[in-house]
Amino acid sequence: MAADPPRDGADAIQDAWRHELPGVPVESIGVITRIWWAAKAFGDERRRLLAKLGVDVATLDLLSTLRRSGPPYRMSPGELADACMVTRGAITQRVERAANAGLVERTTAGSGYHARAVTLTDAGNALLDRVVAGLLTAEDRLIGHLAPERRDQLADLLRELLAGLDGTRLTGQVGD
Amino acid sequence: MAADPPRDGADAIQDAWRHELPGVPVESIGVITRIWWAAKAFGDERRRLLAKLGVDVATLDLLSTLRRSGPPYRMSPGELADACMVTRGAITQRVERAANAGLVERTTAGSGYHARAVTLTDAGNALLDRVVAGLLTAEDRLIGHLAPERRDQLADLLRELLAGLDGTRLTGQVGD
DNA sequence: TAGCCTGACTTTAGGCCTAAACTCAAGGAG
DNA sequence: CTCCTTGAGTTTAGGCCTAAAGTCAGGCTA
Repeated sequence: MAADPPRDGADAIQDAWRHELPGVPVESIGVITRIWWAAKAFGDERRRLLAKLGVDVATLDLLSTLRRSGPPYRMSPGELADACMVTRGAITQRVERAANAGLVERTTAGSGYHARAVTLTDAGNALLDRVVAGLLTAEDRLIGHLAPERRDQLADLLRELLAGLDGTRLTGQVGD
Repeated sequence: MAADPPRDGADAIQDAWRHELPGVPVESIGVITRIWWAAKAFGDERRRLLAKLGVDVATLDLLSTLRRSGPPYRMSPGELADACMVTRGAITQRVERAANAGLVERTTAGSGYHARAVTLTDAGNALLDRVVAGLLTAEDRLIGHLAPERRDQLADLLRELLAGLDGTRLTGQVGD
């Protein structure tokens, strides 16, 4: 029905390796390289937009995660690490920066050396209100050229991809 | 026809923001967040695999790009920056590291302060031969749970997404 | 041919991350 | 009650990147 789509850089890379390494499966390039490129494009765009607004992507990720957890907007560093998918060490550093900026508070809940909870402050919440709507609007425009139906197809396929990936990743972590 | 797919974390995030920020378009989350997660999963996996083989992702990207350019495996720093989609400064650093490891050579072609060309050495080529096949095989396994037909659909949608993104990004860069 | 201009590369400062070592606190074994 | 193990958080070393400032070489103008 639809004509063949015009070839792009990923097709060229796939062909190049198919030629250089006969017998090696190169089909994953069509998916993985394109996902990588798209993630980079979205990430670069988000970084530029947020830089203008005076936030960085990592801090916004931290604040958003707290906000989405609902009142009282409080999580432990470990929960944050899982939700943000970065190491605990990275969370320590993110919290340090955000706390210096007054966007979160650490509570050492009890006997006190390690933080037990990180709480969003009013300033943190205000920053989210100021920034998130604009960000989502900009990103909506960024993928606006995809027809809604195509967007849904893409979202469904990505959901399926990620669902399968989880299992693979866990196996890899355990067994390797 | 198909049953509704099971909901995942991205669906939850989308609902949370739809509730917190009524009127703001949240549909992009279904695409962008999932792409981000997938890219992170693939990237982490690739980093772990390559670490075992004694290379880093950035160096492999540099060497692969040179290799794919075909004999004599030589490109200028500017061409490399475009192809690898990183800044020129990053290329300078990548080349520095790779040159120290004997994987590439800089040629200052003529009067000599700036490098004019970066050439893959035999050692660089050998490293690629040693590593790339294994990497592609591992990544093929990583997305192996997607039926070939679904994989093709996904690749096509991503190609369409990227084709549209290019234009948007350029506009943004120029006008802003 | 002297001087500038522009484009291309490099350097520097700073940000964020991972991995691994380190520090505690709490709970169980003896 | 003491030791030890374990889990959670922090620190440190090192890697890679961007953005912006710095450095050249060659071409253009007069």
